[in-house]
Amino acid sequence: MTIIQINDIANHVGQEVTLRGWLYNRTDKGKLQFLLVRDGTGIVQCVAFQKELDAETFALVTSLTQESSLEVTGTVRADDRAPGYPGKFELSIKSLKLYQLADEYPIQPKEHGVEFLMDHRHLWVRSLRQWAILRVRATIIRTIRNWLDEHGYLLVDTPILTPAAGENTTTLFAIDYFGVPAYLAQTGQLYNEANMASFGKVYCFGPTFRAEKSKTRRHLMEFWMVEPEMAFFSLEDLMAMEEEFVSTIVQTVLAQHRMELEILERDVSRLENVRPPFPRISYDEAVERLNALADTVDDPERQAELRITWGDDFGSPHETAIAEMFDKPVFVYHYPTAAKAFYMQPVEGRPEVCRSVDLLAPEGYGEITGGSERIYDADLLKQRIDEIGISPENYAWYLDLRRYGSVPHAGFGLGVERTVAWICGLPHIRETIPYARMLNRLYP
RNA sequence: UCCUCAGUAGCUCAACGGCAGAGCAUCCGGCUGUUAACCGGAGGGUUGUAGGUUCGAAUCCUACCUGAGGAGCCA
Repeated sequence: MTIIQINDIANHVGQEVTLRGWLYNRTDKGKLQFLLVRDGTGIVQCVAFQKELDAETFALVTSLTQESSLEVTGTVRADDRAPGYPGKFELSIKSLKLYQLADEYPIQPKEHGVEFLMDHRHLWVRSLRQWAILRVRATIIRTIRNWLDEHGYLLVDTPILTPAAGENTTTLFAIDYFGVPAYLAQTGQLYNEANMASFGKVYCFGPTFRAEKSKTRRHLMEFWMVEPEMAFFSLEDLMAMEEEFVSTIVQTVLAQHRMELEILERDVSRLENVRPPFPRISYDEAVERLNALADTVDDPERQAELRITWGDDFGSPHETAIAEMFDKPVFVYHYPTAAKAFYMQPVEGRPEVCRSVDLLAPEGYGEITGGSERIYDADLLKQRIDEIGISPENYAWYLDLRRYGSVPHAGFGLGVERTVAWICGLPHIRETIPYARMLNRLYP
């Protein structure tokens, strides 16, 4: 008995093999039964003819319910009519072993509502589209780690349980740490800066938590973020690195997941030209472009959406409008200092803007990275902490970093789920993570 | 938190002031190439909750609950 995986079926034509998996769907044609069997690596059609099987086996085949777990043995043959992934191969059933006859399965191969599917997420992950998305997600994560590891970045983990370290505790999940208030990390960046001074180029990669009451297609309460932090990096170095990094992620998915992108009906032509260099515009220029665009719009509502006064941070409509001006991800740099985090380095001679850069994905997928040069002068950092009114005692260790061999440095964070949504062309971020944690959802 | 929309069979929806309906799923029967198969039959309902208007409410009104889309905030 040769047990094979469906993604390897092309190498077994003419052989008798065994597949183990689950029944994805069954088409009952009377004396002819078509079983779509999935095993995690693909989906293959298995065919049962009544006259080729003993009565008991054929009766078992006709009794199979959707998602029943089974082991099927038969001969592999090529047939262009055979559906499945990779498809065009099928198995002529000789024998069948049933592990468990599934109860009536709630998810049918047809349209369902969002709430129903999310309530059944533990089963929904078996569905074809979800299978494709989560496989792409795994490759995106693997590529992130591989690229960084191969380019001299060291993985240095940062804590998830953190003391009162955030600028704004209302966006943090508070927990009880043996009677002391603690918070789930919303970034590893401050620790990254400490680690950077030990290893030069570091990154952390893990889940982060934001208690923002955001209810949009781009937000999760728990999401995965990779945050590289590099010593002696300027903003220009950062952008050059980011465009290589992001391009590699996109091109690797294109090279390895044509099948999945086809399942997702992704227009890959929008991804193929994601290669360096990416366009770069300043915040000043972005504001000008947005207002110029607003001038050309007749609809007053749309015009108000686009209109922006210098100093305001971009809203979703602004980000989307800017991204639509380019066919690649676009860097927007030198944001107003007041709109950004306290640790960002002011531009020399123009302190009202800072050395920050966001990368906006095309097609309305929004900000996928955000980063900056960090302030490395101790006095300036202390001054900024005082200005925004956070307690300096919580940042004593962070200020220490500016006292012992401080260097110019820069870093950014990339949101994994937004990247998955963009590359897969998904309308909503909830499908990009196995078990989404959202404003009103903690189950399953 | 705000704005808009929605909640009817297990699922997806129709009925929009006058008998609660269809497709899929389930069960029974038929069919040797189906691609969410098809054909015939059967079972399946406290119309989100509470109140109100009316001879009569799934339908109109009020409040609440739940969800979706958008805004703000962000990755």
